[in-house]
Amino acid sequence: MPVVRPASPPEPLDIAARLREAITRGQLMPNERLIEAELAQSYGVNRANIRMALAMLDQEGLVVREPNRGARVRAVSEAEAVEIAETRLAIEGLLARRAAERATPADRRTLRAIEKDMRRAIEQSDYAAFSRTNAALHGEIQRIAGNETANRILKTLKTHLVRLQYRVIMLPDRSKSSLKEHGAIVEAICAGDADGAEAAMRQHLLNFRNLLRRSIEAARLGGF
Amino acid sequence: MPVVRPASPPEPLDIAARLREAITRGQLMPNERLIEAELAQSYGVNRANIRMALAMLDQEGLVVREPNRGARVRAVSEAEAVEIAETRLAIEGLLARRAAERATPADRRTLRAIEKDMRRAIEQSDYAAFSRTNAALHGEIQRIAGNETANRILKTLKTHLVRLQYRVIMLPDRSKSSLKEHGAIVEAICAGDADGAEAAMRQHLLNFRNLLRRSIEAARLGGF
DNA sequence: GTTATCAATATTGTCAACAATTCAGTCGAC
DNA sequence: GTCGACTGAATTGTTGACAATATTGATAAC
Repeated sequence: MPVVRPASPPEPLDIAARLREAITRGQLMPNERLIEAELAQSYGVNRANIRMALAMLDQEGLVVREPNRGARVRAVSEAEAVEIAETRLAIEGLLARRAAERATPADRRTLRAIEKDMRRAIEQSDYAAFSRTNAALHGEIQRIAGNETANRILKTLKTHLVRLQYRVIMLPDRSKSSLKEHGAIVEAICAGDADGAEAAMRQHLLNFRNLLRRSIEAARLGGF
Repeated sequence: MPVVRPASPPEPLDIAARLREAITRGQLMPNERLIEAELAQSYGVNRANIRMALAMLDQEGLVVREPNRGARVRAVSEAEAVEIAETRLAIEGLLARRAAERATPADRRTLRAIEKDMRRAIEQSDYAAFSRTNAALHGEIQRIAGNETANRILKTLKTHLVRLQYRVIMLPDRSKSSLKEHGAIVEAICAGDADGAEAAMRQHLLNFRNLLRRSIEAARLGGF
């Protein structure tokens, strides 16, 4: 018998994760009904599995379930999006602080390297690379901070934001000021300046929140 | 047909909530196995319900489930308890800030009234009342801040902490310094001082975290 | 035309039986 | 005695059938 399990079966693969991805990707739209039998068939699993997955996503806040009336993709209101962005700000501020306190020399080198990649991506107007390096930088800070609890929460918050984020990223010149903000964060963390790191991260995410708010305004006025 | 539903049936009553309470109350101990059939019987529901509830609590982080090996009550390590306390600090800091920005005159009166009750409880050494007013104060700040997202997260964080909290509360003279800290928070919020409110809340919860850490140390040295 | 009533359908909730897996202990070989 | 294979029990995972509830559409009454 093999010591290593036979390459985790592709079938069940955690249905909740697959549904989560479908929702964040927009394949399942807000308020769309999630019919157990349908999902069971299209994912090739039993209804009981779908049921459990929906219960988990409900707990996570991605879907809402009403007794005897089934589940829908939860629509995040505009006000709620701002709430989420603010909560994220608070948590990532903490993580930046901790990262500044804990970063090793190797960690600092990594951060600087990512920042460099980010600068190159922007110079070349490579938005995909920018997005990637952006995620890498925040991820590295999370890793350095080493607060698993906060990381888990942050992950679900980001999941909720993804559906709206594209608006902000696409704003002109956002990436350039974003680079400056990221630079300040990296600088403070590498200098071991906890207060500065938290402040810089807050400023960065505060800008994000304000842009989000404004783009929501714009969309509303634009008759979206 | 009645417009109001016929007084929600006491039977299902959301099994997840009942399990959650049993865990926080310590009726279900850390690492204890949660056997579906047993739970189904003792709660008088079907195994499918238990299964869904366990999936939700898993998502919430209160239990861990391993494939084919069932679920157990998740044991929070000491390091993790400190992590949780820090994350809580970050979020409640945000809430205090928001509360300072949003509090109406009526809100301020309410906060001051709760603080007064708290002072009386301490003067009379009524620990139960102190605990109650303590929860009321934090709850009122949450309500005023009006960030549902953060509130939800905070609630689950507190759920995790409850199992350890008693150690800190029982420390001598903790309630007196706690009263001072709460006073500073209320003062800042009522003055509309956002920075001050956040700082005061942080200081309060930082003290809590440090006491938690110390009591954990003590327990370990004491051969617990 | 609008509303109320009812049947038909779609969907969720419940349940029990069965299959698959893990776990505990026994037995035998060495 | 120790290790390993084996058997039986305990437990989780899966499945299908059925009951309960909600939704839809049609029909009738006004």
